[in-house]
Amino acid sequence: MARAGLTGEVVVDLALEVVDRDGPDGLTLAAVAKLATVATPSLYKHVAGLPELRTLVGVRVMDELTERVTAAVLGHGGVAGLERFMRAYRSYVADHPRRYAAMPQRPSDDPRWAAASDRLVGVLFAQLDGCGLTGSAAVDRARAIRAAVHGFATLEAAGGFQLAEDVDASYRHLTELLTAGLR
Amino acid sequence: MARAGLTGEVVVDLALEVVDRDGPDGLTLAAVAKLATVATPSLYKHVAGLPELRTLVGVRVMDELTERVTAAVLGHGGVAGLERFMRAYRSYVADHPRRYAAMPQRPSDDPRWAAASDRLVGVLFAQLDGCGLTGSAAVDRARAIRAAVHGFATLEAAGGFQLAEDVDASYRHLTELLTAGLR
DNA sequence: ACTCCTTGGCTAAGCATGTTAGCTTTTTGG
DNA sequence: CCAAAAAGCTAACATGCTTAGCCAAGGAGT
Repeated sequence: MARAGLTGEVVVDLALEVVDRDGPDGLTLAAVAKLATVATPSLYKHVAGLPELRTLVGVRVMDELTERVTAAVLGHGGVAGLERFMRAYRSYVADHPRRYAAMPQRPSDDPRWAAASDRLVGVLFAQLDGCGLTGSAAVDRARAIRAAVHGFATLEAAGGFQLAEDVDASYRHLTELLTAGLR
Repeated sequence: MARAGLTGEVVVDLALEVVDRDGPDGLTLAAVAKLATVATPSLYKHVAGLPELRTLVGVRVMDELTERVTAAVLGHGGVAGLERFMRAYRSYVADHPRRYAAMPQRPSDDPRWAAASDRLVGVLFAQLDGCGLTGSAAVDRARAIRAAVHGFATLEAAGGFQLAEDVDASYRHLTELLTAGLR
């Protein structure tokens, strides 16, 4: 039997494909194996099991998101940079709602997850530093922005904003509130 | 065999007990049945299946939350009322982190869920109305507050705020940003 | 080119869960 | 007091995760 040429990376690639197609709950080893035209147990040569695969998918998504916001922010400081950060964050979720939903909500003690999270938070802190915010003021503002952006994206992807009012406008309003008092 | 005296309500009660003990992923028909000292299929006399049970749990949690914030807000209008709303929301999540995490993120087209969600949002709109906000301004502000509060609670419950800085202070800061410009 | 070892695939089997079907017993209403 | 509805049960099946152990493909060293 010719080999399938799987690696850990490829398995995560296929897992993302499954998530895009079937949603976070559709991510199952059986589905990934089918996509790889491989028997389910074969995946264990590349991944420790379903929980690990979920973690790896989460890390991948977080890194994609970090890449997107980093690109959006390069060369732009101050409030304009923060606005770009927030816009890029939401645009990633809009483009990949199921991937974003596949990110674990639970406390994962996995160091790879913590590292990926730190990378994203690092970008935000850099922008805040560029606005003259440091120390606990920066921490407070970073937490506010993270919470708001994550919450907005989650609710929007879940179809939580039912009213007719323009959601883009609401997001701009949120951005204004969160950048208040910054230069 | 003496009957167990189950009803739909009782099954949801037990499900909440399981969620508090084992987390959202631990919510399984088998676990609930064990707690009820009943065979798993017996639950189907009271609940259509696991997806329905999850929905019912979510509705119950949302209603508990609505009750909590309503009690906190009664008799308090203006910015003070909004502050109480936000404080009460976070305190519920702090008291029942696993229940809150058990609320479905996905678009559930269940009308009971939509109704429960409307009840909570209704409280928020009433408070904003008391602050003189109506129309699209109220919608924008309500979306901002919902997103921020939900995101903050989610991240905090997930252990997302690792830095040493006081999380209470960060939440007060977030509250200030979101009530800016209101009376 | 041959051998050997690592690697990546396989099948078989076990366990947990959700779900359906169909039976029995308890309760309740007339 | 009886009949019907309601609430429990066991049996059986499907799907999914996981472990164990086997076998072939492919490369490294001689």
